[in-house]
Amino acid sequence: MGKQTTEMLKGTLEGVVLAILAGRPAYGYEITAWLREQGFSDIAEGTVYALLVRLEKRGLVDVAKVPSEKGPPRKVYSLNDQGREYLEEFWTAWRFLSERLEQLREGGR
Amino acid sequence: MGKQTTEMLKGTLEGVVLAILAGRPAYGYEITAWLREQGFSDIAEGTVYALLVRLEKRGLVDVAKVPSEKGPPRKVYSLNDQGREYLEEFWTAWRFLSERLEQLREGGR
DNA sequence: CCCCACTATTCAGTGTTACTATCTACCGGT
DNA sequence: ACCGGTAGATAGTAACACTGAATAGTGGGG
Repeated sequence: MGKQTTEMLKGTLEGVVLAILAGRPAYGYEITAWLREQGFSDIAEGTVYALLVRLEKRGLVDVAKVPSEKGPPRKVYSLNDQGREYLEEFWTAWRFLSERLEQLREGGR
Repeated sequence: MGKQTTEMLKGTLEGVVLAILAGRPAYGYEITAWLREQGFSDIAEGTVYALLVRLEKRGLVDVAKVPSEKGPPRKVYSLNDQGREYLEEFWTAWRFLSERLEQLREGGR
């Protein structure tokens, strides 16, 4: 996927996952699979799990252990109020950065 | 400026600086000042210098030492061909990420 | 029955990046 | 002589995504 994308994901992948969870609860494996479908081809297996653990530690998500028909139990994450608030801040920061970059792309030629 | 923006800058600040240099040659102090005007309020003094050194090491920019009337000589950086190529890749990666996030923002409600 | 494939999570170690804090250096004005 | 503004360098720290491997449960094929 390229080093550029990898570095860009720092800080944004977190927002991406929060945005997914804002739509519906999900578990790690599911999120990873979905990201890959969306074109984040090289998202490493372990990356999403580590991210989810961080989110949980910061109290932005709630967790429920759900037994699965295939394989070990799933840890289903859902966004709580604090997480929703944090997601709003993320969108604000994203909009800011996005606007500056858009300006630069236009002005640069 | 908030932790979110700080983390987002990892990977994008490099592109921002390259985009600036695509418009005109510039030196570190100038770039830092410009970024602050644009609202990147908390860009640390040393950050841009470290970034420019990295860009130089990777051969994406050319450097010219120019004496200044006030203070020590300036190191004026300009984008070379390799840098322009790298900037294009940056825009591609940015567009990709930007589209995914836009989708998520709309679909998320 | 055993191995394999698929599902699902965890973890130690690494590299990159931006921030903090501090230091050097040059000039002009008071 | 001192200080504020200009200009750059650097050592140490924290955060984050990746690598690679391990663990664990289920079901199907040989």
